[in-house]
Amino acid sequence: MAFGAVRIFRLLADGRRQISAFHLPGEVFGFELNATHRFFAEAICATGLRAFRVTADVDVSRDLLPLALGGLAKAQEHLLVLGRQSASERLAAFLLDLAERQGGLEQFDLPMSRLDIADYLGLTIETVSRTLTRFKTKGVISLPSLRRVVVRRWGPLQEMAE
Amino acid sequence: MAFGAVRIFRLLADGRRQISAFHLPGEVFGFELNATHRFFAEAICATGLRAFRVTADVDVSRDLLPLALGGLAKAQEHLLVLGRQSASERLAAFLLDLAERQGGLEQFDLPMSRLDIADYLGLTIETVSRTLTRFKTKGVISLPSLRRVVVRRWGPLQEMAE
DNA sequence: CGTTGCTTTGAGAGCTCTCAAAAGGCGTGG
DNA sequence: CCACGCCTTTTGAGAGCTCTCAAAGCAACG
Repeated sequence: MAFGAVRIFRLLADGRRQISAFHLPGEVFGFELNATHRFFAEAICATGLRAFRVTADVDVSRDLLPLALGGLAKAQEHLLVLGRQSASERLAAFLLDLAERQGGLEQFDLPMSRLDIADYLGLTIETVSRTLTRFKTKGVISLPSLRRVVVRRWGPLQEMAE
Repeated sequence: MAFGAVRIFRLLADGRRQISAFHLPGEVFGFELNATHRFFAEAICATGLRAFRVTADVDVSRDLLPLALGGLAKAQEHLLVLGRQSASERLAAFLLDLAERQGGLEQFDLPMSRLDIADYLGLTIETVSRTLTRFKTKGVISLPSLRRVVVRRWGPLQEMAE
């Protein structure tokens, strides 16, 4: 991806949504897509993509398999988060992940809405909002704008994420 | 796998466990294993395995990639369960999955303990037990023994699983 | 400056968890 | 064959965390 952000998600019949992954600029993806089961990919905001075709130029074992295995590892990591961590732990892990993927700086973008975050972390939008407010109150982060995060203290964040 | 059952799981520092997959007889697996992050595979009971080596005989794009992608699809399916479904929905989906993988008969084995089920579904052992009891009380299933399930009424089970 | 949609905050309910004890299964040994 | 002990499972009671419903606050936009 060149710029923007993409979400990969599934829906239940009643509309409940689970986002299984976000993809940021510089990342290659597409394996998550499975035609058979209400899987979707959507751009979150203005986004530029490059598509690749599987041709003789693509070495499956060298290029595609590592990508698929990486996606599998991330999905399993996320299973641990959804199955066994509290709201604070989920948010902390999420912020650390985003920070790392954007270069590890103390300030970074939050390209997705609160609802997207909630649907990624298996929470409600209200719980996401309340938890971010608690982080802010504790001085762990600050939010210069709705879509921008500054990490004030990495230690507590890393401890919470386990 | 020839017989038995295997669980794939991850641990948090404080001992919380998340099982990401069970593997039953007849299934090929191994891609879940990732050396870098406290990943484990364990036999649940007496189990027979066959190991394959990646040699010239194995066509990566024909054999390995579909397997990895299948694992990814299952993991993402499971993310939806852990992120967005209630205890009853999780148990119902779990029982239906087990039934299907054992031939779709109305009677099938439960090769894993209640604790394993809980750690797979992101619940506690007590909640798993209570939910199974409720299914039994409603006449949806019966449990001739601890490790054996009979589905009495498929309809309610499928509705609960969505 | 009003409208519209997203986010935050508040109050209370509900589902699952925690802690605890009873019940049930299963193998060992008498 | 029965008694005992250990481990798993079930059941009970209460607490806690997250959810639901509701309203207020904010920001972007015409």
